[in-house]
Amino acid sequence: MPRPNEEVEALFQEYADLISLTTGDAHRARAYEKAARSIGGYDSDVSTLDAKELRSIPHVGSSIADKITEYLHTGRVSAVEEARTKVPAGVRQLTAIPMLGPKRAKVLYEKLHVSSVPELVEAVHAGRLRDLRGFGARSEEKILHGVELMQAAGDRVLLPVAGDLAEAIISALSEVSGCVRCAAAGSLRRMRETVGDVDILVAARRSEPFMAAFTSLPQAAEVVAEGPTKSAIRTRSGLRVDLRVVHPDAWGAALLYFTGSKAHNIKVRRIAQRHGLKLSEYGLFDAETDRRIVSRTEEKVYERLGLPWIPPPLREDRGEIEAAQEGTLPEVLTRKELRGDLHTHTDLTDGLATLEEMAGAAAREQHYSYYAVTDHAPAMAMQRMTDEKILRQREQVRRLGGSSRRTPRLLHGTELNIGPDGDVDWPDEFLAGFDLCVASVHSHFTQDRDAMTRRIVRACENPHIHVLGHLTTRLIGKRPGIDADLDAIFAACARTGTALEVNSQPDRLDVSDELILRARRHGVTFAVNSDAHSVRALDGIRYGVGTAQRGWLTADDVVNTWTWQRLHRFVRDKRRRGRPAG
DNA sequence: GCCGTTTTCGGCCCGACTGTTTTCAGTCG
Repeated sequence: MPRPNEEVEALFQEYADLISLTTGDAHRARAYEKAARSIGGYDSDVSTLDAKELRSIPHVGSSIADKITEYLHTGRVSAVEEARTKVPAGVRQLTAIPMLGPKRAKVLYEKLHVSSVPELVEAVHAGRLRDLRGFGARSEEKILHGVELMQAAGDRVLLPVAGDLAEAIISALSEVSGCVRCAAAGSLRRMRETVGDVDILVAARRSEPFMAAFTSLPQAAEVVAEGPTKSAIRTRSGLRVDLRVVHPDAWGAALLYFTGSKAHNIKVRRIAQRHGLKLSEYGLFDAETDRRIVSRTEEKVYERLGLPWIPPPLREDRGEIEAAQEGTLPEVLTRKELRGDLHTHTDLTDGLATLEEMAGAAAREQHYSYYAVTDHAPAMAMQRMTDEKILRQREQVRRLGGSSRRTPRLLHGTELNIGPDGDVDWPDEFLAGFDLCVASVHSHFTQDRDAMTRRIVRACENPHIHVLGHLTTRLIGKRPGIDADLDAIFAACARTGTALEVNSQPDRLDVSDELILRARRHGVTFAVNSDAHSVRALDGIRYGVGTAQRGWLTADDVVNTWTWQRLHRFVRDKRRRGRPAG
């Protein structure tokens, strides 16, 4: 179940969209958006707060506080319900298409009565957009391409959406009496960047109570299938959840089977065959006698096949079985091995929390021994950064860093913007004052391949840039990555000693697992960062860890698992190297 | 609708790009 904060966040975000689509009052819409974000990132559970405490949340005043109270009491907000009657849900979906904002979506709805994505596609094909003011041939093209992108992501959802849902269902099913074990399997367990459906596995002697509990979950908008060992529901948002209940003795084999991937399973089963065995979700059997040999744990099943246990993120048939047989399976990075986070924001720019709050949580909740604050630099004009502001923050960082044993060692950094020609926000002498710099692309996404490659390679060659942030700038399901010669960039990273970021934001996961695998071959080092804009988002680093695991990274590959001394050497060496001639 | 004050109403992130227009509105980060 999502936290009430997240429900309220989604509700106000929806309301903001509805305001834009109806009244067009951008400031009022913005007020709700700000409140939504602020509530979503707020530490305390809103359902535990009284009216006065609600109003102390930034960007929440009396009107919004009242709406939160109304929602917590009745499960609805009348103002939102009323707005919904004015605009079909499909119109709001139109704004998810890149280049289509509320204004143009409103025009499409009012002039052409287009109220869903399929209707829009139909209208484009029928040439009905042509006579519309503000729409031309390029718009038609862009709309169709945007829809294609959305459909390519399909009905798959981002990791936290699937993960939160799975967590809620697991916690509900674990309460059912007779539950021996309960866990998520499938692509969620493998930490794929998007999840098509959620697979839940239960070990118990009797399945009926679990099926009953499952199909009557509050999340179940529709029961797709219901049987003695297997049931499926669909949530209100259309996500499918499958439940399998197996006997506790078969837990390991079932978990292996339902975790997949299919390709991995096929290969494992073939190995079983060669051993005169037969592997199914019920266990590993003697092919002749059908006698069950092992099935209780995944470790036992793998072991009987002559393999070590293989971490789920590796199970994609990308060489992990061969590596397991040869004993060269990597010791993949774990969350515990991270000693720090090297890319985070505060409310000095677009973060939600103060430096003290972020640093405190980094120590208390994440147990980091070092922590870099890297707010945006002046080229991101919207953040209004100035030399004075960043220098004042540096003093604050210095003060705080030495204030208590409970704060991690604080690094004063910045996230620079890589301009179209590879320049960054500040000159060398100013950059030299930072402990660490991340640099990322934030605009000019459509430069041609050569220019884009030169631009980023140039950034790598900057002696003050230590981490290359979210390299491709893709947004999953929304924006494709940049076009560049990535191998040339990876080679530049390796040559110049620039760490390649694995950005943990769930809609970025940038670079992706595939790109990590490619970059590794160039001898690149990595940094797994949260890019957190709130205290809660610090924990999102686990999605980056999952991505790193899928990319076969070990702790040694990742600079922020290194000791402070080694990380410090890494930063210093990059600066010493300077700009290579030529 | 919130916020901060110039304390009760005016401003609200700013700049660039894009496709459309013929001087600019809409969208994005």
